[in-house]
Amino acid sequence: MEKKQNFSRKREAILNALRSTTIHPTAEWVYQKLKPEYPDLSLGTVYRNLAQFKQSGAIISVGVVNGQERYDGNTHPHTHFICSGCGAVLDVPGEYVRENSATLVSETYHLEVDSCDVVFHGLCTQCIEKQQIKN
Amino acid sequence: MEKKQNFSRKREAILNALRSTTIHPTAEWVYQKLKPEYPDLSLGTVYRNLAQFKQSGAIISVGVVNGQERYDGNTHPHTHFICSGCGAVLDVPGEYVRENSATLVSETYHLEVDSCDVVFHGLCTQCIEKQQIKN
DNA sequence: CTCCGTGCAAATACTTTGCAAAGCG
DNA sequence: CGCTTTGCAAAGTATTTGCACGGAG
Repeated sequence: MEKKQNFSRKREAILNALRSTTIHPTAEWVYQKLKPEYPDLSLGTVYRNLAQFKQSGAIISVGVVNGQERYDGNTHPHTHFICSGCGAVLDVPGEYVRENSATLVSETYHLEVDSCDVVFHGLCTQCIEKQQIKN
Repeated sequence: MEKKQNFSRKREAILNALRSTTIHPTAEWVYQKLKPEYPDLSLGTVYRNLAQFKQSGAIISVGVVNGQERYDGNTHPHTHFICSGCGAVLDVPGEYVRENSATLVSETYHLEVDSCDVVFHGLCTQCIEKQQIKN
């Protein structure tokens, strides 16, 4: 039996905020973004709804970058790039994993593999420039 | 100019603890592990040294699992599996990324790609069994 | 004597939670 | 009216930091 969920303007706004950007925001970012339009929004609510969305699969988590969890409204499997300079998280189009990797790992090691994430680390374009100026 | 670093029994013990296990420990685990032999060890010291090792490249971070950072004394690039049931982090032998991915991404998107991590998510053998018992 | 390393405790930073009030159906 | 959602503030958890002391050369 599924838990009934009431309609909620704020919850919808949180989900929309996530789906309308590609910066893979933090909870704080969502909060700041919506605060003007919803002055009585509280950070706790943002966290609560993000956790709920994550569990229901409506959004995914990219992981923790510099101590803050980054969320992604794009649930289609895709690759990320994380800038070690500024902490930016970018989408990287393309397929980089060999085919059947999940199946192979699953069968070889007796694991249930649900997903496979590829993350590139390095410096984004802007941080490369900043570094060149410094030197 | 390199910073001089004094020898330190505790620092060495922390590094050894990391290198002598494949469980990809948390700071707390290292602390608990060494506490019996170094009764006056403090958690702050563990954190300080782990941060230092990480920066110097002596160890790497696997990322944050269930709110705690996981460290790895094996700095050779390799693939990980993270169990969503118990939070275990396992090494997965094998190469799963297509060749030249880093170069391709770097050149296509004007990024400096330093590394590429592959992480499988799912249930480990034990958690699969636990789940079957439950059902 | 001069640094580096450390214990300890306080401070941070992010996230979660309890509770009473407000909202939806 | 019953159950969900929220604001608010307090609590919780992991990590970082300031400071004074201890040790090695």
